[in-house]
Amino acid sequence: MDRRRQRSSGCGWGRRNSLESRLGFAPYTDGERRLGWLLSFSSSSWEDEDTGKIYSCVDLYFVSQDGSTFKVKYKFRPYFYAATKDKMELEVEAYLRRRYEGEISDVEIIEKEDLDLKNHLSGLKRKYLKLQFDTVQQLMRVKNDLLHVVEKNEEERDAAEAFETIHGVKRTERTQDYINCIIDLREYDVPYHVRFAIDNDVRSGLWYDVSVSGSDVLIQRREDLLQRAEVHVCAFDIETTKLPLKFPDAEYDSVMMISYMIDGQGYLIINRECVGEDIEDLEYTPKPEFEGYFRVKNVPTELDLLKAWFAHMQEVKPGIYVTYNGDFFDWPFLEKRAAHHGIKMSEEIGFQCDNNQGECRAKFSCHLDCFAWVKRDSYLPQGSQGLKAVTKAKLGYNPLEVNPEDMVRFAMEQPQAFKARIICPNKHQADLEKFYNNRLLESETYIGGHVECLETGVFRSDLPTKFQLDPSAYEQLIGNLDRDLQYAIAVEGKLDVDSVINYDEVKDAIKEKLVSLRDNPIREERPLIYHLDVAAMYPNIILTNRLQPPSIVTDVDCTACDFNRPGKNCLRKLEWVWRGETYMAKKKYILQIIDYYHIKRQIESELIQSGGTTSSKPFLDLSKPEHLLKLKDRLKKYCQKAHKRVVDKPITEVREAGICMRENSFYVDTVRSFRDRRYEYKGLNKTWKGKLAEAKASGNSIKIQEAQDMVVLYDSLQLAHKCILNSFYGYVMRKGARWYSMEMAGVVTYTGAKIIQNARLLVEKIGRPLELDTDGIWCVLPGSFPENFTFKTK
DNA sequence: ATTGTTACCTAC
DNA sequence: AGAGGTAGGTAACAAT
Repeated sequence: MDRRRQRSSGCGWGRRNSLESRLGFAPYTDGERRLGWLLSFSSSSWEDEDTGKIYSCVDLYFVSQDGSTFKVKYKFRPYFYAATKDKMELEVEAYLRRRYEGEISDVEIIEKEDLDLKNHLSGLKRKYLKLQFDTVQQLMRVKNDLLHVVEKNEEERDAAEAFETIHGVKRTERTQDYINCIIDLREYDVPYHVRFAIDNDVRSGLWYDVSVSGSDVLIQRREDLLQRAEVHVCAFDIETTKLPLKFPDAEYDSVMMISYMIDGQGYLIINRECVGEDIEDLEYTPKPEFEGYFRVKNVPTELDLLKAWFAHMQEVKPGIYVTYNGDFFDWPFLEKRAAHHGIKMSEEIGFQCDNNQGECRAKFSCHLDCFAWVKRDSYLPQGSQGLKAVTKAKLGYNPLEVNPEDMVRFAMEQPQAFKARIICPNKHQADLEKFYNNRLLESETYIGGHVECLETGVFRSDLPTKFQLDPSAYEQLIGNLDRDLQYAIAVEGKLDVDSVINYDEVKDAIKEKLVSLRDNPIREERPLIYHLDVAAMYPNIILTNRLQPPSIVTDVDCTACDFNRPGKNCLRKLEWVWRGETYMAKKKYILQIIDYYHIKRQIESELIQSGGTTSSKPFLDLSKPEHLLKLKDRLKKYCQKAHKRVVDKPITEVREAGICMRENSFYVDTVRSFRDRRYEYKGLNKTWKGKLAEAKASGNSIKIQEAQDMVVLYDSLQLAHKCILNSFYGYVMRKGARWYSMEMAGVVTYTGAKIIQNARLLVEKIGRPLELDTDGIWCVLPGSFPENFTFKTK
């Protein structure tokens, strides 16, 4: 809800403020403490009336308990960090203050835990300069300037190092300028409003006590209030005209009708230019729980329709707008049609389409495009993401749909790390010029999930199936029976083993079946079809092995560490499988002329055409990533010609990763808390399912509705946590991840592959595995395998 | 006729 | 600017 970036303020100021006031967000500048539910926030600016100076701030949009709304401007200085050469902090600070006089408002020297620092486990901290600014624009200017400086300094250090390697002596250093002492920038790319939210621990959708005195704003979280504020929610959908077999085009098509529902009351505005006659109020109640009474308004033209809708929105002031694919269709269409009639939608209701982002947003109101949710979190297959299929799957009714071709005729859309005081690494950048066996790597990755198809055919629980069982495996099951039953009771059932009164009875019944299977291993009978799966496999692998990107260490890290002593047990070595594909061309040929470097030198002397055919510029003027892109293009052509093939067959290689067991565990701690919270939500979901059953039995419709809502809420929360939980694994290989590690991802999947293959070894002996995929096995077990038993307790 | 590449979609 | 990952199937098409 708060995903928006800085918007340059400037000219639209007064107009926007009056619009905000008109839509209920009058600034709250003084007076009694207020209670507010934070609807949204975005970056903004304010002007000091005495000095005329502009400062960046965050506008916070609140909803009161009575439904009224207000806004406060929270002053917060944007900042980022800079690292200097050792012990040069003070000099560099003074230098920066001079160099950026009037741009930097303040510099502080602070200590942060830097996991990249060698031997940081000994307690070593790194000093950073915290550069603070009055405005985001100033931050951006200084950041861009310093990024170039850091890049240049790095190149010079590399060159000096190379000189030392070749000549064996240090190059006589030029007199050091303080500017050369700046070696790294950190956290400069954290968006301003995100920085504000992290640092002040503020989130949308929570209640706060808000007090304003003078220019200070104090906001305090009210953890006792859980229910959300009464925000008006407007769900809307437009119908438009269209040409036969064409998609509606806002250039010439028009809005035929707009239907919307505000807090359960339906409305429909009809454009009589397209609809043959006046439409009367109507009811659309597809299911009793989705009651819909629609008030219909018939207006003569499209302009009247738009005016009527905007006026209604200004009156109701919805805090949340809901659409299905509105980012792509409804909002842009409305905006264009309004513009066609000389109306700016942004000035009416604050919403503006950002074609770059493909999103439509307002500063003080949220837009939920349900299609985005359906695409990512609905678990519906791609072919069932249309509104009709989604309605059926998620809401449980079949909407009546009019063929679009008929429509017009018929009538005419973690902050844990911050608390750990750890300096964030910069975003990972792929090394584009990496070699393997003297060949340029086209791509490299790791072996992921393990899949095996073991049997084909039709397996049904009513088709007799042949089994050749392994008696020793059944003997093993019999031997472990006590252990396994006690685990089921104590760990899984959370019950006291002594409280079970029929333990021996159950045990004997199971044993009898197992013995019979052991003694008659070759048999034909109806099967039990099972999908056995490892619960939350990847997160649990991460947890049991304390896997996290900063824990992946090499000998170099260990050598520098104080804990590196003989007999140490803080290093765990785990295997993974690397896979890479290289271009066919060799880095260097000893006897032949054409090779990678040859092509590189060749292309470096050329002019590259850019944009049109007329303009061209020297290759060396392009950026580094562009260089490699062009170079790879050329290499492809060369390989195709010379080797009849661009890339060689993939190469795999078992590698070993060192995992430090002492590293600050902030990442695995976060995974654990997400896993445990998911268990909590799963438990609450189960509890409420029980309450729902009770309510249904009692027939109390209010209690049924309440329980139904809570079941949906906790199921949504557990599913959301599942999605996030899996992302802790996926994140480490994501482009631009701050905590990136191919080794870690590889270790996770390889460890998982071993687990599932081990499980298969057992299944092969007690039944027949059919298919194996990553964390689960489809199998058939003999029908006489002991299946359901009930322990009775005191 | 065979092989390689890309697009698309699903399972996990 | 921001974008979870790999495994593996089919279809269509281009290149050899």
